[in-house]
Amino acid sequence: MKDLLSVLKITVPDKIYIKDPETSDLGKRIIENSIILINEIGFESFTFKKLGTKIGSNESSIYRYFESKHKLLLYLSSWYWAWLEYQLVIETFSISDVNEKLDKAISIVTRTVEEDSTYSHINEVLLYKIIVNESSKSFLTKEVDKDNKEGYFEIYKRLITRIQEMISAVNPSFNFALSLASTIVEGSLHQHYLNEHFPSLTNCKNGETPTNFFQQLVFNSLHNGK
Amino acid sequence: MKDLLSVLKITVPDKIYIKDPETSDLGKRIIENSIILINEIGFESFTFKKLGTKIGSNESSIYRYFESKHKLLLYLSSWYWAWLEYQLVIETFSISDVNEKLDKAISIVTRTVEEDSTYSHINEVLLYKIIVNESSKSFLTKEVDKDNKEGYFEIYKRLITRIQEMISAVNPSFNFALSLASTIVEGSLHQHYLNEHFPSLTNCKNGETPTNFFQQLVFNSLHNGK
DNA sequence: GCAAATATAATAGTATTACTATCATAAATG
DNA sequence: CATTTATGATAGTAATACTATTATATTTGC
Repeated sequence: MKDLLSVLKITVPDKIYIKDPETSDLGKRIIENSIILINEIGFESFTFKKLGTKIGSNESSIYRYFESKHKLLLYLSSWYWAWLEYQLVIETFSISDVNEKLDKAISIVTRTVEEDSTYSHINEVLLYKIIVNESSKSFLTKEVDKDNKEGYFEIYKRLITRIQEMISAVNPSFNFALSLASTIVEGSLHQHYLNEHFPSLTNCKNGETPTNFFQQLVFNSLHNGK
Repeated sequence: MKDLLSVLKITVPDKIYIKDPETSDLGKRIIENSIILINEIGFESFTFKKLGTKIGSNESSIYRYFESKHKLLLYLSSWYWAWLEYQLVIETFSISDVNEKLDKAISIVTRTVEEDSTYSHINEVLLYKIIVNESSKSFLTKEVDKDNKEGYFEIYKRLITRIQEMISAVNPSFNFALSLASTIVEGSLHQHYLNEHFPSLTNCKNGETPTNFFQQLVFNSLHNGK
């Protein structure tokens, strides 16, 4: 799987950037170090000026890649969801049993990212932390409908749809497959967040994980009366 | 219930504000109109200067009530959760059957706020919209652990705990009561958000509500095998 | 190998933000 | 009616989130 990723390229909607950061050394340094810097100081305090200083480049050069830090966050989010979708597809592809397939899917989308692939300039462990802490800010804005029309959330939506299809395959008469899929994805990020900052609000600690929680929740729900 | 609310006062942690906005006319206008303005332009674009203009007062006067707009958001969030907790307690108090009690609790915390009480300067319908669209920003910050230590999320945590207790009363051996409680509360906000901005990611539309979804999810989960 | 195109860097400038500080005035209270 | 307290007006600051312009490298196409 990892080998495959080093050959394939994660693709994000190209309207998100002005110039594709994958096409240059500076672009890659922008992505690599923005992930590090956002983790360090948080998205609110993050600026292109600070990033420029960190990578020994100029603010104005970064603006040639992304028109705003919001677009950069959209880029990072899309990249993460594309990376996750890739894993979902590869790891569930050959599973024919629908229950087993969904079980695996839940484990993929709810697991903590703890290993950096080292095949690219992107540190997935740090990126995952940004997704947990900051990704809601990519859509909780007044411009969300405009951004959505521009297609900036396509990959995320496709991921949710894939999970919904797997849910419906297990129980075609379950009438909340989409809501359940979106709850698994956002809910697991939230449980990871709670584990870190509000441990009194989650059972996902001491060996219990969001994966256990959502697998139990989903299968009890789908294999039950109504 | 409404009558009771007009006598009781919703209390938020007093370290959130510099001066209690409930104690003056200006304070009430700050709260009333901040809710309106944040809805209009979003929390990112909202400033004390704009609010001052709107209420015919001065930026510097508003700073005498709240040290930052973040504190104001914490105030509004706490107020909402206190208001919701109040309803939860009142409306479930006299229900002795644990299943019925939990069922009612879920319906209270997941329902859309559609009616303004008109008993105060706070428009609950608009405030609810802020909670759906902006409340995550009250904790998704680098200062969350500090804010948490200061007690700014006490009411929210108490609400989750109350729901957790009701879940455990239905099924004491269920090992994810806290995670389920936090998933119901945040998850229902998210489903309301999706309904408005990403209808392709939720089944909560055309008569189906987050209430139906979570009631089904919870009871299937609690009345099942494991 | 050189001209032209392209990418990056440097600098400056702007309106706005998120405040703090100071002083003046109005309203409430004892 | 004197004094405290609340509010308003004005000014100032460092930083933000950009845009614009010009200069200098670097790459590429012929």
